[in-house]
Amino acid sequence: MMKLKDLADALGLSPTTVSRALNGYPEVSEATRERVLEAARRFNYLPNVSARRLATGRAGAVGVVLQSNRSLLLDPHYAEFLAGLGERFAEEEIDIVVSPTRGDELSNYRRMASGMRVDAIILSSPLVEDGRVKLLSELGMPFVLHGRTTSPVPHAWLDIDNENAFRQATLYLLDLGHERVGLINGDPRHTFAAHREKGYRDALAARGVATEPKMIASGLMTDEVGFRAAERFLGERDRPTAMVVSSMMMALGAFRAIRAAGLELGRDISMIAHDDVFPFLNADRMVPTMSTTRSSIRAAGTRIAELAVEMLGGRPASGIHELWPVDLVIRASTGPAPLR
Amino acid sequence: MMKLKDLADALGLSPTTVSRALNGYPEVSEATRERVLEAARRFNYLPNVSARRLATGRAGAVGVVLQSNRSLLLDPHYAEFLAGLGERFAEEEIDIVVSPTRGDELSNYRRMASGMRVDAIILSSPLVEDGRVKLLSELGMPFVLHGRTTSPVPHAWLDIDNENAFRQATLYLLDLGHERVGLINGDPRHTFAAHREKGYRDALAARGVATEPKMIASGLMTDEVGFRAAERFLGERDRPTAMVVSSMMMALGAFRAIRAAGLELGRDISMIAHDDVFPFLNADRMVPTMSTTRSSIRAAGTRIAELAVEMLGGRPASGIHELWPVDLVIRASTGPAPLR
DNA sequence: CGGAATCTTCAAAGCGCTTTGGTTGCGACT
DNA sequence: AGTCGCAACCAAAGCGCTTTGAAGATTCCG
Repeated sequence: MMKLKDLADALGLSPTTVSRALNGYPEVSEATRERVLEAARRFNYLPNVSARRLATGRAGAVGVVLQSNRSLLLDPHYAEFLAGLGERFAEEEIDIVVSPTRGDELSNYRRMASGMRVDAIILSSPLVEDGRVKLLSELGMPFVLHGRTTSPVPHAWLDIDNENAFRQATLYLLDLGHERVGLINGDPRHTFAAHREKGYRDALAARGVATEPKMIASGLMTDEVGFRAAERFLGERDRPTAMVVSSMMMALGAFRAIRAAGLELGRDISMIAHDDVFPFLNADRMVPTMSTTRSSIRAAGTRIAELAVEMLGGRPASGIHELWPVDLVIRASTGPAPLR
Repeated sequence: MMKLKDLADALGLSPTTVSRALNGYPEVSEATRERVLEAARRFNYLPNVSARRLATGRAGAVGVVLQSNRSLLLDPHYAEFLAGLGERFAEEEIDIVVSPTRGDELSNYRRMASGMRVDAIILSSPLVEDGRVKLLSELGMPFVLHGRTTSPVPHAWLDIDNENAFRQATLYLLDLGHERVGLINGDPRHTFAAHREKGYRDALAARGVATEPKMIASGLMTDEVGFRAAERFLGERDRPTAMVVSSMMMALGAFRAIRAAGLELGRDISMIAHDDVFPFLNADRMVPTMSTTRSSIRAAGTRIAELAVEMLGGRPASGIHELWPVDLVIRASTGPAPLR
């Protein structure tokens, strides 16, 4: 395995110059730089990352914790988010280190923060009350939060406007004449779910409709939970004629329940689902096509990586707050309320 | 941030002794070791991983590549597999580095192999013809394959017996009297899918039933693909009365199609699905409960991590081959063929 | 033409750990 | 008393890179 010194020897240059040439420093002539780059390519030289990391004092990696209990983090949403992160971090030669855990995730964060294992951490799916922000602040570990949480500590975050998305979706349904609208949501301890519920409630209130607890269901964002929730809704005496749903997975389950009940989506019952934009699940190609509140979770990942890079470059975390608007895309799963 | 030398100074010992004490070498007295460990705890000392990696010449990490095109790799199957890996690697203080990519994944492998970025690589979802094995062998990078592929190069692998699993499942259905059995499979370029198809075909042949191309569907292992495949099957004039399905996701979609067609699973039509055992999708809790070929993908991950650790310890890859049997678990989604 | 200014290049000192090749001290053995 | 073996510890040399401080080599100007 070729090392910097070997390359320098082969070129008749000092390691210093070779290092600078490779890293794009200005104090090296263009001719020399070309020569060095060419030789590096020819000898297939690649710097030893451990050595570089030790010398620069940077880990060259960011961490994420995979909580296998909270299965939200193991699902396609998270995989897609990761892919987004990777897209940007790869350009920066930054590795993504995943630390899977069951149980006490805080110790995973502690471990990552220690020993210069990573330069920053990306937090996902925060709870309304989330101990991780406090912990990481105390540890002095830079981090970016995907979502929001109640914490007095200033910190970097990027979130989508879940509250407004669900307010708009619910208002849209109400304004189509639906009087009973159900909500199938994620676990309300998660901030995003709490925000969505708030948007939903606000919309009902704005149109003078009372919220009923039995019109709200929540759980893991899976097909199965969606199925059971919709099944329950449809079994009610005064069943809803429309529903807003927190994920496409749940929507698939709900759709199943709707067909099982012999109803037709978009005519007998309307549905708007939140679409995180998966490559393998396209709202436009469903039958009927699905009305959605849409926001690419992958794009959020890419942007969060960018923000992390900026933080490592010195941008203060306290100024990093992005709230992304969410599109309401009307397709064929929504229609006027059926006549009584 | 405290370093080894600081700790040594505080103890009045040399860095050598402290290092040996912490790493469990015998040439240090028990009394001293205790003192060192206690002090390390008290000062909250944790070794700098980059320095250790540089000194030992080991990366302290294994790599995986996330192929976002092949969406198989982004789905819950993979997340669950990763969780399994992490369980074992964490004990070994080995990080998992994920390298997401779209497009040319080979360059990702090359990059990981270079510059001592990782000590080993874990390969998943091999194709029947898979260039990665050859590449990694040439690069001299240790790797463990989850699955199998046709390659003359000796290499470490762990696989489940997909062929036998699907043979047994198909035979079971045939012996229940089903004369037309469909197969909803993953992409047959993947080895696991090819093996499953072979098992399926063998079973039909063993009972003297002809295989018909229109009884076989394949694609991404998603709900949607499962739905469409089943829908197509059920639209055939001589529709199947049973099917074997390559994943629980697909089974959910197929189930949807079955209900949509007004049929009852377990009575009008039978189904056996392959279950990789997800925490959030329990075959026992479905309605009706699902007959499955079952093998925990998470357990496979854990074992593969173990094998990787052994390889890093010197065990030759050529001797590492594990073929795991798969359980056939009969539940309520299978029943005798309906009368004509 | 001499010295300042500007480019280029380099030697050497780290980064924080592991590991080699010792040394020291002490009881045991002859 | 002299040698040996062993336990316990240490100094110093790396690991492969970056970076500081300086020194040649060129160019530029009066």
